Amino acid sequence: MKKGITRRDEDFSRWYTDVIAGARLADYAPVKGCMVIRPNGYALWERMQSCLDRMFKETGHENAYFPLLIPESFLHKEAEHVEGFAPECAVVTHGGGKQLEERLVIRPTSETIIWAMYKKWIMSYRDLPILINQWCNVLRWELRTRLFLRTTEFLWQEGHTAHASAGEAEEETLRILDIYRTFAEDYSAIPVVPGRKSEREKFAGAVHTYTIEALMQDGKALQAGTSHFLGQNFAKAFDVTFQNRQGEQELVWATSWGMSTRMIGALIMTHGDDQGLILPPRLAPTAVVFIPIFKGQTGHAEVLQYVAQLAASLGKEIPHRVDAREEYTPGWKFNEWERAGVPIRVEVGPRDVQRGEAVLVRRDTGEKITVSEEGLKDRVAELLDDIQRSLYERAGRFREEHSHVVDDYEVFKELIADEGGFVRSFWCGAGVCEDQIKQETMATIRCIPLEDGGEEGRCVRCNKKAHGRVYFAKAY
RNA sequence: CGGGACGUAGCGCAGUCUGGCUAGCGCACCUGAAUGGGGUUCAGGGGGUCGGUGGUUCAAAUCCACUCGUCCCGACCA
Repeated sequence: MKKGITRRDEDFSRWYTDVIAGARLADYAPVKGCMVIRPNGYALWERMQSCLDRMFKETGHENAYFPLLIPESFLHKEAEHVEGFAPECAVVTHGGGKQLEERLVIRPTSETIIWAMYKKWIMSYRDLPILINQWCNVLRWELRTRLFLRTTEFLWQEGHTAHASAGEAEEETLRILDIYRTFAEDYSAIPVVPGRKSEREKFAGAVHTYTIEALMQDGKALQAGTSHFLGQNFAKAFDVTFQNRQGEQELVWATSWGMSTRMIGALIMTHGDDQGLILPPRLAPTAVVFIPIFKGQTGHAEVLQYVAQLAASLGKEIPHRVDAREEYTPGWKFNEWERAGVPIRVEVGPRDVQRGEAVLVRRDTGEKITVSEEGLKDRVAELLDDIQRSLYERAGRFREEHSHVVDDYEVFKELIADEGGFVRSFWCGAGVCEDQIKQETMATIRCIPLEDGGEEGRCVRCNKKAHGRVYFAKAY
């Protein structure tokens, strides 16, 4: 009966790519590691964009656009940054048929070019803060790629802010982290752990990095968004100073933060089931699809007209569409829209026309609900809320069931090796321990949670004194 | 970049070991008809430089060499 999508318990990786193909979100491009984001995938990205964009603007940020090409020398100005990014940069060596005098890097991220510009724009404390975001593509030459999760080129937003004090910049970093958390939990219905990255895992060039970490259905963690406190690193590298109220020159404080199309991967792996994609209603480009059902030619027009009437009654706030294609049978369409993750399907046949009803079907549970024409809009709105909430709760339960508090290293190793998930253990804070744990178990520190409970204990590996538990997991 | 697998129609594969008729199957696609509340059925049809190059041979999808590419598993990463 079911074809096309590999079951999750059979092969999770294949399931993931099958879901993407089945929902027509993306396809492989001719260049290795690159993908084409197809209309269904792009519509989803646009929903994410508009939602995040609104939140950025509500907190005072403005959009701008910086160029794709960066002089190679810029990248070399910040030591840690270049070390982190140089290996994965694509470099343009020729233009106009000639070798370039200075090679140009295709941006892997835009800190360097942005700070080169900020130097020109910042003179005094009156020029601060600068709160700029840009929506763009970036390129990172990854060895191992996967659709949405890690592609050579990807779309994202990157925010870059400049501040007069460390405190203000730090505050900004956390404000954005909270926007990411809100976006993940309230819109994407993905529960996340907000926290700080370890020294080893932080962004190259940051003083420290905050992250939101989600748990996927295969027990692996996914970093879903990061917000960096850059200190004065880039101000130093690009010599960006401002005159303060006292007339003294000071280095500017910086933040940067980003969320990418990887979030689509997170959505797929958090909510999807063996039938395919499941979209949270608040992000679904189409929240409701109407499928007219015909019985021969008689009553054809009546069904169509009734469906149009029902669809119109939903109004503009609920994105919906009518699939009146004649060439496909209802069952075929049910399946197609299911794979595409549309939260609610409305089946409308001659029987419903007669009774003044419609049949609603929830994507998340498959439950069928008969409603009257008058009650449709309210019921749909209510159902969408309910689906949104129940997806979040379901994901939350999964995370709880796959999170373990562990103090014994043998248990730690077994858990990571067998069922995966989050393992919450004490860690002494030493990079050596972190590295060894990674080598021995493949697990990394996903984050040091913002809410650590203040517990005192002993490092799960070296037994030295440790403060607060951290989250370990195998990760994407 | 290391280990493994694989390139035959849009997709998934058989055929390759043991060279030999017109290169085949499923899905998808096209035409027609009947269907239509969970992937509808029947009939007919189109589509291939067998990844590429070179070699062996009367004869190559099949054997040999080289080459390009993809996927999976590891080290690196949003």
